[in-house]
Amino acid sequence: MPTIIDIAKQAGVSFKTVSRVLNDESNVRPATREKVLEAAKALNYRTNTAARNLRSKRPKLIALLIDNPSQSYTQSVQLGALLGCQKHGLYLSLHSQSDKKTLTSLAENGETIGFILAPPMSDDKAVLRMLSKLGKPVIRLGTEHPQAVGIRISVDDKQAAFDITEHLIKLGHRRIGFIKGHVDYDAASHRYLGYKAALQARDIKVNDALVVQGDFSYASGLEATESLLALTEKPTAIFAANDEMAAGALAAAYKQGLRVPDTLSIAGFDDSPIATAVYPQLTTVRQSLADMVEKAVELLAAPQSEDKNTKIILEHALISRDSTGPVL
Amino acid sequence: MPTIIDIAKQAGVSFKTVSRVLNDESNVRPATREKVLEAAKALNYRTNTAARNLRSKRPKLIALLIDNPSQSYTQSVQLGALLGCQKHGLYLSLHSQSDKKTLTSLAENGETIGFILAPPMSDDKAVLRMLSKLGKPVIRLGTEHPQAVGIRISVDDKQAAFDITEHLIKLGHRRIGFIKGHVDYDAASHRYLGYKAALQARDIKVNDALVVQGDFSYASGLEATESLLALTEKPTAIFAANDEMAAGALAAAYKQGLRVPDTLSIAGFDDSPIATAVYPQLTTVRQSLADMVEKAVELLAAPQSEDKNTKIILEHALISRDSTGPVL
DNA sequence: AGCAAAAATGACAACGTTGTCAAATTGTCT
DNA sequence: AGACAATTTGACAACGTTGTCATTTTTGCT
Repeated sequence: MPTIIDIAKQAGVSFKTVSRVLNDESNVRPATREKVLEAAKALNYRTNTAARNLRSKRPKLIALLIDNPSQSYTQSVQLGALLGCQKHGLYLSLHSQSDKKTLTSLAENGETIGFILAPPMSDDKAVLRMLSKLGKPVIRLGTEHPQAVGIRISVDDKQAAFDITEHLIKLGHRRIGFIKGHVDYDAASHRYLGYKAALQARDIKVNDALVVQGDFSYASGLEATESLLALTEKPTAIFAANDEMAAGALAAAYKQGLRVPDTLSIAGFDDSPIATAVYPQLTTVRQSLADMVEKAVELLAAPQSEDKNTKIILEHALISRDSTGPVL
Repeated sequence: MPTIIDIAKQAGVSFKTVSRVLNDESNVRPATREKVLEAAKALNYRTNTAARNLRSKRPKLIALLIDNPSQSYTQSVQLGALLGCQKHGLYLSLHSQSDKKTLTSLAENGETIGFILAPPMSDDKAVLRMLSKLGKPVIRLGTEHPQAVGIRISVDDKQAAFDITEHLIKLGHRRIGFIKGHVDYDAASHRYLGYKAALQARDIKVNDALVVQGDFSYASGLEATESLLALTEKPTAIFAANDEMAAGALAAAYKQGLRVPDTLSIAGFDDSPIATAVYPQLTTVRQSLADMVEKAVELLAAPQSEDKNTKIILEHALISRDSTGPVL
């Protein structure tokens, strides 16, 4: 394994200068920086995080705030956070409580770099108000709603919902039910907007009777679907704003003896573990919370530049599985 | 944060001796060891893993072999492994392929401490045979079946299945269906044994018609339940050998318009995320794969003693939720 | 008791990085 | 061109631990 000393030799500078370049410190001439980066690349240098952590007094702790540990996405968020921390040699502290005392002590503890908020905390006004006073960087996951503090990282929920609705339309569906997500989630309303936009783009009238309020839980998906299937003009497809509700929809369909996707197509959102645990496996949109949180850790790990309130949009992907099919 | 130097002062020895004690090296007099440990405890000493990793040439990599990334327990296994590695300052490498080339290069790479096998790889004869030749420690999760290599870590599957069956019997159930797990899993047969034992303990005849083969998937649980509900003498309760099959059973029950737990009780096994994502939430047995894998990492992190082929049994817990109730 | 061998302990370097501060170089102004 | 400030670079210590090897203490034996 090459060290900064090896790079220094190769680049013809002192190893301290190499350190400066690698840490993006100021006061390095562009030409020198260039030389060093080149040498580092040539030698395939990887920072020795043990040595760095030993010597540096920089804080090493990231606080992940996640308040709904029962939702299935939380595990992948934790996994992504941990993976990111391992990569950057940082430590993770997990919190489901977000009272003032906890947050303040976390912020005042010199070890803490910053906070990452998983939905729905990403839009929790009370939490955000507290954090804004604490002065540490905040990253909000899965929301696009601007607030006083925080960098937002999300997919384009509206576009993703548009894509999946369009997928259903292309399969020939015209009566497409929609199960809305929990009102507290900013993303939920964007998904609804995307659903509406896709219908309108194909000149299909948005029928309010086909839109039911859910709350992102399996139970609410089941109930919502029951009410949709009680209509005289039943939908031929249902798009649930997350996978758990889609799983609930699946159960409701079975309860009525409907075959999926033969008589009813069902689509979800998230590509959470439940999407593949269920039969038939769900057509859904992959939004990788794990990727978002890894990105968030990366941002906190790097010396923060001036992006105090920016927005980062990650890619999403339509995952077509077996729960959707053409209208018969 | 106290260092080994602080401990040394307090204990009146050199800091090198402290290092020796903390690393369980030989050639330390019991009296000295005692003094040092006492001082360490008094000062609440925690090893600085950065310093340790920097200096020591010990390998730091643990290979986790996990071949079924779609099953819902895999995420918690990964999470537990990562958490354990973070605690001990180790690195994790994840593998779903287990061909000879991969394993050999992993073992010959001086960085690798050892291997952890998640089920069903824990009993994969081909993999075990390869690993036995490579000489690195192996830990097998979720199995009790002795093989040529490997420390086993599991819960007492038979006892756990006994407990949950007994729970159903106490609720008044006499016709209890059982959905068997995948034949490749050693734990599956133990669970079946526990089910039978509980019935026999209460003098209930084991009725083979009530036992259906599944394969741990949602789909197999659904099908198995359909066949059970087609019997003239329907069961009043169904015990599925894992939560995913129990979720499938739930769907099958809904399909027939049965209310859970009013007309049919359903129990699972694992307490995986799906157990609480589903409605009603599943009565199940908590076997924490995450705990097992953490324990496994701990074993690999500590200087291996002579326990080349031992068995470690962790606690399980009956989690009573809403999917089981008294016979009406 | 005296001696050699074995066991226990200690002194000190080393790991690869960042922090501190001094030295060298460059830029700016008269 | 010279003086002075600002910028860039470098020398070296330090972080907390383990590795190596020398030194001291204990043990076992005659």
